[in-house]
Amino acid sequence: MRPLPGFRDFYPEDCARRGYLLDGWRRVARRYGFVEMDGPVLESMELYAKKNESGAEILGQLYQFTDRGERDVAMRPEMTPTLARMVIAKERAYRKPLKWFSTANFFRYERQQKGRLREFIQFNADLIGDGSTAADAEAICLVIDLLREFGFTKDDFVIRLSDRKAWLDFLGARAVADTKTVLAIIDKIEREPEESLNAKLSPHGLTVAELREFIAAGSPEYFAPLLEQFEARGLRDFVEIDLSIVRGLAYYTGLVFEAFDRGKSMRALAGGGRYDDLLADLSDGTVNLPAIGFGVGDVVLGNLIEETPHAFAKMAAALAASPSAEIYVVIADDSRRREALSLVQALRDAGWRTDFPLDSVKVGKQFQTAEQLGARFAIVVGNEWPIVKAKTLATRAEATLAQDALAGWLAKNKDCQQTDSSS
RNA sequence: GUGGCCGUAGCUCAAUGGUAGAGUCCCAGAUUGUGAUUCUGGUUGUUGCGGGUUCGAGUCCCGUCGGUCACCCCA
Repeated sequence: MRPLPGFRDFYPEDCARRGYLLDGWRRVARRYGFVEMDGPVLESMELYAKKNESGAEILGQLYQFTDRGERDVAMRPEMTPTLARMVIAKERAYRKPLKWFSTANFFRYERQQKGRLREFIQFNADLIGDGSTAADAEAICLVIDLLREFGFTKDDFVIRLSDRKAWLDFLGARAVADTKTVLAIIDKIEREPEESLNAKLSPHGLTVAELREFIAAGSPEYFAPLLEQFEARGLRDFVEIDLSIVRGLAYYTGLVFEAFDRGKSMRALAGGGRYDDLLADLSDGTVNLPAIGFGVGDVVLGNLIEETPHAFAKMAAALAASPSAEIYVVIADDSRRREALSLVQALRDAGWRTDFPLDSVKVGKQFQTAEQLGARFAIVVGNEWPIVKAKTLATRAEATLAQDALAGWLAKNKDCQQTDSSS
């Protein structure tokens, strides 16, 4: 009995890691003034079919079926269509710009490999109703801080910036008609051999050399105002201009960007861009709002954390700081179990994560359990009741005190530096 | 959807075509109120599944399922 291919079980330790990512994402997004939203996991097929041009590739990856009411439905493969539907329906109820984020699971029927599964979690953020460079910078800086939150530095990742407008102007000056096809070719410029690229480009009157030259030049005039915003925030070192990025989705209209690990050993950590026409297209012109958005996937980010020692250490420390029990009540004399239970309840009422043996167990075993649970304190309840012993497990320091003095003792000791018991 | 590599205990892995093992983990115990180390004992396998070759298959062949990597595409 295994989960389906590309799907994951989340055992407690996996849930803890997932929680670490989700908590970090939420914390940073709220720091930027974004508010959380969500939509249904199951949507009408119509929603994806409507994006006929832009979503054509993704149609082949849908988990699609007919429900018991004969409706043609699909599991969501991304958030943008749902977001667009929701914005179009209630746009007037919200002050602009909308700064919305979500952490949701998505489904794509495709063959799995490193960094790609059939069910994955993605953080999404969209800034809707503001077409300015300031909005672009806000979105990209959010990406940077989302990654910095997990301990990554400018030496670990980089955001590559590009702009489809720069390309469209370039192609326009050369009277290229089929810009969509050419952008798709540019997207592959680093992956395909030069020969086959030239063969594809020649019908459009272009050569790889020309394109490479344009990429190398970098069109600084398109990016100067944006880069100024990064300078002002002290985040300039996190971004690079790279016109070879155009991204696959057809609905992007201007700025596009992707985040990569510096080793460039993995697929993109995050990606997004400006889609100023999508809402108008989907609403037949009734809602016309510029927008910029991006997604960060949990799988690639998780891989990079695993492979980056300082990020991994940061996660391990965060997880260790949240043990399943902070206090373990050791019942040394089972005839005092009743008193121990009252103490356990009092500790729990006070907010402490508290655990204790459900059965009569040897004291040594109880201490071992306490340590394995990651508890900071053990409280020994025995025949001296109402006198108890309070012990800090990491230092093995023990105090003997009346049980009603325990709250004070815990308050005093909880802020003490915790020594690393693993060494 | 196409192709390469891989599939043995919960985990990491052994086993010239000849009786399936080790470590680890987990459980119990080692003078009945203190954690480590150590020691003892114990559980777990239709060798992914199904065929074939052979006196005999974990091992060789075919198929299938699963994993992994690449293509494609993207998070």
